[in-house]
Amino acid sequence: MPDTMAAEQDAPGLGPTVTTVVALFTIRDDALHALLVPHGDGSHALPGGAPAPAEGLDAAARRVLATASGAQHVWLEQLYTFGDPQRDPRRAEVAVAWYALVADDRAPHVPGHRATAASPRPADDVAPAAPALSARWWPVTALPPLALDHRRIVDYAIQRLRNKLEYTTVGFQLLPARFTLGELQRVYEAILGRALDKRNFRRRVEVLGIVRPTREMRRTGATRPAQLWRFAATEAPEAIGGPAAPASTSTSSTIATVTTAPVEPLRLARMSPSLRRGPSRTAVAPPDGESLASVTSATTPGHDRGSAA
Amino acid sequence: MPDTMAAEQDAPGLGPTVTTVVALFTIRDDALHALLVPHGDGSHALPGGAPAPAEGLDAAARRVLATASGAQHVWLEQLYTFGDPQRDPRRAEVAVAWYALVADDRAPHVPGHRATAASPRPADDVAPAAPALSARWWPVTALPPLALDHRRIVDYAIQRLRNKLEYTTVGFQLLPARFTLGELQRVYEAILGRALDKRNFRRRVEVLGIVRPTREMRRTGATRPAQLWRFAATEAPEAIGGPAAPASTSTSSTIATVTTAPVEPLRLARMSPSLRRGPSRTAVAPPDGESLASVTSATTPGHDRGSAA
DNA sequence: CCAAAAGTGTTTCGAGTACACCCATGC
DNA sequence: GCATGGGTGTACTCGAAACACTTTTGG
Repeated sequence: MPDTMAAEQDAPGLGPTVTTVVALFTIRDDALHALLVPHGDGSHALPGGAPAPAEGLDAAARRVLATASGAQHVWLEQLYTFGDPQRDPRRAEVAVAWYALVADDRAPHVPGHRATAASPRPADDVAPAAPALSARWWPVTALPPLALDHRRIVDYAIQRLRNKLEYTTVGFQLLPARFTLGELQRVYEAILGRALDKRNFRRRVEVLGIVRPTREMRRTGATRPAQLWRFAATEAPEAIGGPAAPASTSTSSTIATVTTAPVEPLRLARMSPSLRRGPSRTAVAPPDGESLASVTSATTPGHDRGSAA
Repeated sequence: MPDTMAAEQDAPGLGPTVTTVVALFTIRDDALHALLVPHGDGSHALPGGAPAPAEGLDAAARRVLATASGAQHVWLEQLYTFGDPQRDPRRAEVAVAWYALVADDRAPHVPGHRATAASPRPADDVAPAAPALSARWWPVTALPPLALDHRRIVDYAIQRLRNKLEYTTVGFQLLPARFTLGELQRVYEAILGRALDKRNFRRRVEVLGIVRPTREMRRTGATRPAQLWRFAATEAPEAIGGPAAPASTSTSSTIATVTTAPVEPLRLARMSPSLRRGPSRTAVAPPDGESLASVTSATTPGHDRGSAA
């Protein structure tokens, strides 16, 4: 048994099955929502499916998403692989979990908000082929019971998203091409779950140059019209500087990929009114909930930044 | 095909195989080393193997490590799951990659340093059962050709380790229970690949209280004896405060787990002599090499911090 | 006495954060 | 005219970073 143990032993058939599960998020009504599909009994589940033969894991994730939501341009990142033998009572299954972000306006097939059965609304918002059937947005603050370990996956995805938001520009993936600074700030607030100082937020965003003003204005209701901005990096999809990713991308680029260029990350450590106000010195309790990552030999997911040198 | 698409479709047999691959690191001679096993032709590979039936992925990783290196107390974290259909020419295989850290003195079965065939040294350093055969430490700055996509995995692991080092206390996993501040600093320098300011480093470490002095001193050669310290969190393996991890840990805790308590993370953003000295204002080029994480729809690994709420 | 690592404080600079008022619009 | 969100500047605090010399030991 303990023998030539080279890279990957030749264990013939009968290993665990591989699945792909995706937690897709969007912002609706200034709140973070996740996409769920009904699942057998009363419960719900994340969209998922087994990768087709010769299909990359990421391609599988994209396909699953496109089928369930119609979403085309999604930002997608691998989250964690769950392989606890008990996670599925029926079969041994390894779930490669991903999380994804879409601007609300880019997920065509998904019907209205939280309304459960009250709004039949058969009107197709958009046209692209094969609309999904039952996928729906659920506010992450009021999720229904989820199948298997999906609750855990969603929670972990949210936490990751929250962290990533602070040193990355992923946040922009949740917005349409043009947006107001108010909208941008509300995205951040919705995900981080705390209020941010308007002036500090705007200053930072502008100073970092990750956002460019357009000539357009948006006027909504009874308030002063707002300047429209766009994400600075969403312009030159080619000729990106910076450290290119190594060969890896799946062959079949089934779906166009939202590209973002190297920009300053945002890094809004904490920027809220009077949070954290401990004793003068060390050992102040952790500002938020998590943040500490009390490392207990990370069998529990616990990742960090990356970019692949 | 696009149908009830609930969580995990019932696709019967014949999916990709699942393997576990582990990049184990240690510090030797003030340099980062990775553990490799010979692989068929001239090349080498990361230790790996298929998870046994009903064995969790983490348990599999631990078993693989124990077999290859004899290491018992390893810090282990999942890295990324590689599922590119072409990554293995022979079969479709999904590799769940982990990375791990050991103090040099805790990996018994591994013989001397880089010396390839020059040092037979049959002396068993320690005793525990079933010594591995051919695993060896290789300095990461001079790795031999690696099989499959293992080079990529190692590179990504190093990058992750580097990032994690800056907001976490993983670094201590690479040291024995007692160490001098000089040793600690050299671990950081070896991984980050840059010099750190001695006074700043020491002050931070002490102020954060993540390290406690012992009464012992270490005297080595012709220099002033150094105070020995220990990692503050390695004391109370029970009764850990902080946000506990959710149910997840594999059933069979085959091997004891190095526990670390919630301490301040370290966070030594950058602390080297005259690096980064751009024009007065914004848009200074990124300090290091990577850091930017130019997000190209992260099909490429690109994770972030976490801890599972 | 020389080489080698251990040990020790102060100053500077900038990012992070707190904080309050006027402006443009629709009703 | 009033309610609603858009828009703007300054001062304080604290952590990050730069920087050089003395001490203890073995040979």
